Amino acid sequence: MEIRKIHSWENLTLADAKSIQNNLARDIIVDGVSKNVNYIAAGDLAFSKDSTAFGAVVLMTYPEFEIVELHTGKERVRFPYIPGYLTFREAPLLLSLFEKLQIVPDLVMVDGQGIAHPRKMGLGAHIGLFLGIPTIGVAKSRLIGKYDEPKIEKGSWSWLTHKSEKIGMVVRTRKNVKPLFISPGNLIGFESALNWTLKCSIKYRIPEPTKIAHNTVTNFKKSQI
DNA sequence: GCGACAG
DNA sequence: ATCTTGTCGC
Repeated sequence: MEIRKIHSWENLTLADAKSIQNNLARDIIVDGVSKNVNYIAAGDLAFSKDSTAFGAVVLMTYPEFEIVELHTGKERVRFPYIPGYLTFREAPLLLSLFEKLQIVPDLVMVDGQGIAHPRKMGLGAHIGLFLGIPTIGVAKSRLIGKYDEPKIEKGSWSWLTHKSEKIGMVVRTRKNVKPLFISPGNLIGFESALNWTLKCSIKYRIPEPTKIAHNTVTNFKKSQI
């Protein structure tokens, strides 16, 4: 699929990165319902001590969740992990893998925050701008925001707010497991982001596409060492 | 100044 | 994220 190269990833200082996030935040569209979803994609990365980043992107059918495409790749780590700047560490490799997709997905799930970010530009939102299709940020823990613990039943959720503004949802995808932190990335609304996350949460706490991408990159990393 | 802090 | 075995609970 085509990737919009909105800006360069080369030689960026933290100040450059922050400036990019502030500028791009204005282009994010938090709206859309995502009907007629036939293909869902997701990606994930793994790292090794020698500063190598491994990545995997998977494309599955909905609602069967059959794997149609699987792409893996690796590169040298180019940016450290700094809370709030995860994009600059993970997006380059992820985008190069999404670019290999022959089929354009109708929905993309990203491992990280969407707009639930200090500058409303988490990894999910940032990648959503480069892909130009509905993207959801699915994080396993909180970056910013306050919330009430959702009830233990599957499907129960509560709002994630920051400065009295709704920035995402805290969702229990299975009974008695730690909740997930969902927020719109780009071109999708809160309700749709929540609904699709639950529709994709079948066997595990993590949505099917993301889980498959995670397993794939874990195995790929093992095979490369 | 102090604590928090996606992966 | 990574390292790392067994083990407690639904």
